[in-house]
Amino acid sequence: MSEFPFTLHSYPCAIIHFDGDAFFTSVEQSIHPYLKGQPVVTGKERGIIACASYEAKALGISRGLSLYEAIRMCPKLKVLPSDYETYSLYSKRMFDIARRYTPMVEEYSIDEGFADLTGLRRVHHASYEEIALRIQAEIQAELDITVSVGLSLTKSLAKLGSKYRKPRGFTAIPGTDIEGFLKQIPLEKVWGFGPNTVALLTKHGLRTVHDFAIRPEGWADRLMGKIGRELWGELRGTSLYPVTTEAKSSYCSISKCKTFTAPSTDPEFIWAKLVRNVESAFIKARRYRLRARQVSVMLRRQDYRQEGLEIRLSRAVSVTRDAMPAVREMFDQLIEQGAAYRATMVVLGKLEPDKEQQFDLFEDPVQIEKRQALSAAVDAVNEQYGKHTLSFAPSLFLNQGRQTARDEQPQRKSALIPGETRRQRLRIPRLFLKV
DNA sequence: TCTGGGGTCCTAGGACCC
DNA sequence: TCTGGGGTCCTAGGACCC
Repeated sequence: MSEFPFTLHSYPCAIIHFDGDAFFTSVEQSIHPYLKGQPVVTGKERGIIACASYEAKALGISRGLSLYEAIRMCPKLKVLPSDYETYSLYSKRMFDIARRYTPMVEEYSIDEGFADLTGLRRVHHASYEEIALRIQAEIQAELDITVSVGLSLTKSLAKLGSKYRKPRGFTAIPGTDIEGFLKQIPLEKVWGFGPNTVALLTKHGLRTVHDFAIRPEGWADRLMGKIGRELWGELRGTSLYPVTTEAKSSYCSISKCKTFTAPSTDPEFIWAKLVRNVESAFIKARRYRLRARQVSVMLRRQDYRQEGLEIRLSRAVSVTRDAMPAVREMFDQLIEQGAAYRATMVVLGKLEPDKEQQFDLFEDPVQIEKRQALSAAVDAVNEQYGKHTLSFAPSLFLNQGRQTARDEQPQRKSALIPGETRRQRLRIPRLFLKV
């Protein structure tokens, strides 16, 4: 067993984690003061609760609950659509306040972030605790929302701290207090320990984070590999995860998934839903100036079994229409007549910046550009009049014959689902090019 | 948690090459 | 035709996050 204390110093590093309390609903309550003190939820547009105010949580209403259920539980519930633009604005202002104290601010998600305060006590004539409390107080005073803050030596510990007391909590865990603190914390609170890891550690007789941290070095590594080794160090006060300041500007993949309210056996209906998802995914890709070289399609059955296929396109594509033949191909392979489905999903993968287009020999640049221009025009209309004002008529593709390949390239296609019995290797034609 | 939607990272194992 | 060893790249799938 390793010895304690892990470190004799209070703060060899000082990292804070700040986490907006019920962020979306708090912003709504900040903008609309009459909502203060009331049970409020967001997520009206999806029928599922995205965020519940503390007043709503007190009534047993939580994230993921269906709106129907929530209103049944609380008829006076105030239900709002999510307004991401406004939340993003508040988010930016929150991070800007943290940046008054240090440039080392990481925007981890819309409602939470890290800041590295190491070495800044003299600059601000204050202890690390005081700096953290000032940031917290300024956010509350200027934005009229509250955050919970954790201060410690590493990101993992700071995150445990911000979760320890909520809302508007502040928990500092200096090096000398780590041991005592971890003794009260169950394993599932650790950022990176999901249900599977907790089950594994429990099987080995562990109960608290302290039990984990006092294992010998190498034990966690052997059991869990890299993540185990790193978290072992982080939880003992060795900072291994740096606070990173680059803003996330791009995506590796874009996916769209939609569940139907009632499962359906109608292939045309399911196809139409899938087309809608494909459109949404490509709209997002174009907004970020990305194009996809790979497209996956998955169908989820009524019993939640899921099967999928994926296709590598012969060129990267940003125009929805260019991907439709491949999508149709996969759909036809997957759909089983008479079976009931409850959701469709599409994933655009192998994304790359949509700049100079490389045309290959047999494609017609003029046609491709025409379709790109058309696509841009459609985007502009939808931007102005609402998403999907102009969209595909799914029936258009229903009876469309497939173009045979002029120079048929093998395209890889493989099943995505474990135990997939319909794993099929297909040769599919080139992209459907006719406008 | 009887199951919504959108992401990322890690790893084992296969393909391929010398 | 069989036998080694070692490196790299890619993929599928698991696990986790908000």
